[in-house]
Formats: sequence, structure tokens, C-alpha cells
Amino acid sequence: MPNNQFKKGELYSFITGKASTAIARRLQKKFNTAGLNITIEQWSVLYHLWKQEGISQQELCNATFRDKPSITRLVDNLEKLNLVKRVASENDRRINLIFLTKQSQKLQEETMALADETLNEALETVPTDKVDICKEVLQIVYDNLK
Amino acid sequence: MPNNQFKKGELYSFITGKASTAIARRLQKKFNTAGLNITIEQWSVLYHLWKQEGISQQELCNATFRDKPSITRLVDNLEKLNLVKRVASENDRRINLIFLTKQSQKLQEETMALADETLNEALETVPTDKVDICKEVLQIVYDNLK
DNA sequence: TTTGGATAGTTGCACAAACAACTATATGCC
DNA sequence: GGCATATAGTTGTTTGTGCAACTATCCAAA
Repeated sequence: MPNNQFKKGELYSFITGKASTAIARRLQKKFNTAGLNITIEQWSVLYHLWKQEGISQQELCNATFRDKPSITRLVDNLEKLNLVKRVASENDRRINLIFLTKQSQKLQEETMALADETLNEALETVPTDKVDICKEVLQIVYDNLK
Repeated sequence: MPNNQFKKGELYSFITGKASTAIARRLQKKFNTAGLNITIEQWSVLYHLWKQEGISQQELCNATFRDKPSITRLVDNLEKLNLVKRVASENDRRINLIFLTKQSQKLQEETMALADETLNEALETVPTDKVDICKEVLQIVYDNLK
């Protein structure tokens, strides 16, 4: 039994993602308090567009680990909020390229600051080397299952 | 800056819970393949009832980190599937006590085995001591934010 | 004993996720 | 060129989540 670390009673919070749920809720509250009318999921799409805009919905699927219908609807809602714009690709008419609007460009700095703040609150009192190990383990878990 | 471990580009997967999402998806697929017609969320409620049944919906809220409407609907759906039963408390008529049915008692062994299997796949190649540190960090994160 | 506040649970609404089925376009092979 | 197949995106359905507003019950203090 090489990997029998999880006795009963310990597996629950790994599966349910207790910690990441708590982080997401905290960040959502910060968005709401700041009067930012976006969801964490919408923010996660913008996050990748801030790194590079003009990518396809399929590329957003890969980046955000979501399926195509999820991205369709997130982009729908982001478009309603005037935060992104679909532009049909000239080369391949199946593809929508997603671009930021001026409004969403303005959101980057403020939301990133709130995200940093949230993570600092989450990791208060945790030594850096333990955080590094934790990140490493979570990455391996993801790679093992993807 | 005591906790500046998260440079940009690293915070994303912590917030989105990439790893726990992958674990939950894998376990859900195992349930489906085994012909078990329940969701991970429903399973997470049963998980606590297997430890102790006859608890109130509010106690299920605390145990599963969900709000009251979420538990109301999960219990609704579990009742439709004949997996739990609401029984009004004699002492306090506001309270529903939730009990398992024979069907859900049978589910425990099989689903727990699939959950163990999933975690073993997830943690393959991860040394035990790193898993322990990871669990520790995630618990602190949760405590810091709750 | 009444009244006001707390607690348990439900309902409505908006948003999101997973899956299946669908449309439209592109591509490769005959 | 024409057809099979793959790819990009959309739509419908079920399930779950978070918030606000609501009902019912309990409890404690005037």
C-alpha cells in the first residue's frame, strides 16, 4: 500500500476542496465589497485574457479547465457586462477571438490586488517552504488526474 | 512582505482549486462508470450521515461548509432518490432530522472504496511527508479564512 | 402572557458546471 | 469536386451555489 496516507476522515476535505472554496468565497466578497460586479469565474476568464487577449474560446477552455458550454456562457455573460467582445476570426470562421474592452482593462489592477490580498490572508502564518511543497503536491495531483 | 510567495501566474490554481476539481471529476466518473446514480455533492452529505445519522440540516450545513438553501436542495434530491428521509424532531418542531435508508446504507462501502482509489491515483508518486505538509497547509488556509 | 429576537428550514433568482445533442465550418482523402 | 471526419461553438437539461426574503417555531424578558 504505497499511498495509504488517507485514512477515513481525512479524504473529505481533499475531495471537496474546502480550502480553495474558502479562498474563492473570500475573494468574491472582496469583489462585492469593492462594488465590482463580477463573479470569480468571470474573473478567471479575464485573468487569462489579461495575459493574452484575442485567443479563441477553445484556448480559454484549456486555460481555465472548463468545457466548451461553460466558456460559451461565461463569454455570453462577460459580453452582456461589456467586458469582452467576440470577434470572428478571418482565417477560420468557426473561431471566435475574444478581446477585452476598455472597461475590463481597467479592472486588472484592482482585482489582482484583491487576489493578492486574499492569498496573503489565506497563507498568513504558513512558512514559505511549506507553501512551496503544497503547490508542488497540488500540481502533481492535477497532472496525475488530467 | 511576509507572505509574498504568490507572484502573478501562481495564484490562479490556488484560487480555482484545480487539483480538488480534478479529484472530484475523477471520482464522479468512477461513480458513473459503476452505475451509481449520485453526485459528488450528494455523496458528501451521505459521507457525514454514515458517520452519524439523525442529525439536523443545520448540522449538515456546518459539516459540509454549505449554506442552508444548498442543504435543503441536496436533501430534497437525496429524498427523491430514496437515499435519506426527513423526520421532524419531537423536541423542536423547527428541526428536520435526516436518516439514511437501507439503500444508502448499502452505498457506503462501494463509494468509499472508489474514493480511496481516486485519492491513491491522485497521490501516486507523492511522498507521504509532502502529503502531510499539504494537508496541514490547506487546513491552515481554511482556518485563516473561515 | 405577550412580544421581540434568534434559529431552522424553504423558496426565488442569477450564475455556473457537466453532459448530450446540435449547427457550421474546415480539412483531408478518394 | 465531393464526401467523411474533425473541430469550434451553441443550446437544452439537470444539478449545485450564494444571496435575499420569507415562514414557522422557540425562547427569554417585560
